[in-house]
Amino acid sequence: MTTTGTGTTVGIREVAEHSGLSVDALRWYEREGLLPRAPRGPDGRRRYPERLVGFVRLVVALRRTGMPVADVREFVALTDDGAASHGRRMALLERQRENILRQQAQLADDLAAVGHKIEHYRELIAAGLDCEGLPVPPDVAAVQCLPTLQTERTAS
Amino acid sequence: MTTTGTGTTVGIREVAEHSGLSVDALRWYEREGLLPRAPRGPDGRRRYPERLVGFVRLVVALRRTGMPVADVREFVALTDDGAASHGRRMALLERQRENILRQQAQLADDLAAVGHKIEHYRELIAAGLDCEGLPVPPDVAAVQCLPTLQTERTAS
DNA sequence: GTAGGAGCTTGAGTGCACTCCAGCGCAAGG
DNA sequence: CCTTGCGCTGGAGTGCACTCAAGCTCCTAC
Repeated sequence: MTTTGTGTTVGIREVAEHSGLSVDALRWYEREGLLPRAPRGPDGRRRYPERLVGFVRLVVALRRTGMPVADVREFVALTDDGAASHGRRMALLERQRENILRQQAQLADDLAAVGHKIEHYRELIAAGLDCEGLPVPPDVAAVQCLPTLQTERTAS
Repeated sequence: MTTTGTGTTVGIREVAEHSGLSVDALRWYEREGLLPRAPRGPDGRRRYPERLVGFVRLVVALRRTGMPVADVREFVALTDDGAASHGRRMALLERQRENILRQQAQLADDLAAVGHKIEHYRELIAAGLDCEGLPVPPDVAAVQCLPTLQTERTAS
């Protein structure tokens, strides 16, 4: 992090660490228009002002929630139009917000499905039954809870 | 759907429709060991018994929540060991459950980030300001809320 | 002054998870 | 008998989103 005349800026490495993107990915995002061109220092290196770092965070949130690269590109392109595109940018974000809500619902469903299955196994083990409802022989039951048996299947 | 001697079975198409996977994907899953081999009818076609359809649903939930193909394969391989692997299967599912919980937290964060940005735009528009806090000229403001301006940039 | 380290650009390569296709079989309908 | 439709297998192809590599420039520190 460096503070010079125009304000506080950070280098690409720091942005990478804070955003969860790799350095390569950050450069690739910029090339592909998923991020505006970062201003360069006198040595030609990217210096990210705070504004841009915040923007990176937003873009990461959008990508992580499944917005396709093309849509992010569109969103970024709109920032070139300044205030005139605020409405359209907001619309894009609102669409994505709907997506996220859908994902949340889906995730909750999937969590429930997995949870039920876990519960199912727990009951079977507790009751000493196999999947067909037949009793499990004691030697098998003894082995039932051992983790990671190293998938070594009767090595000679 | 067909009901014959051993119970109710469905064809691959129906399974695809109910699971959200494509027919091709279902076949690919089976080939790759993400699903147990489906029993075939007398004509050599896959007939999915109810048990298997339920299993497909579980696998879809696992994949959709980001479990890598390799882990699903492992999970499916464990089913070959019958009741003896119940504990290990449960452990895999529990690990995935933790993942899902993390994703839910992440998703909530991302939703908040997007939501805040939307709110930010809403405020700017309402106040008639641009991103720098300067007032927006009326001609720009008039255009601010038009959706999808067809990205036609001063076509001659 | 030179060795090391970070970053730059451009372009090629990679991994995952399917998707598509050719060439075939089978069964029903006309 | 022939077509239509669905499904089968094995293998090749695809799309997305990076990731990696080569060859370069800077700066810093010894």
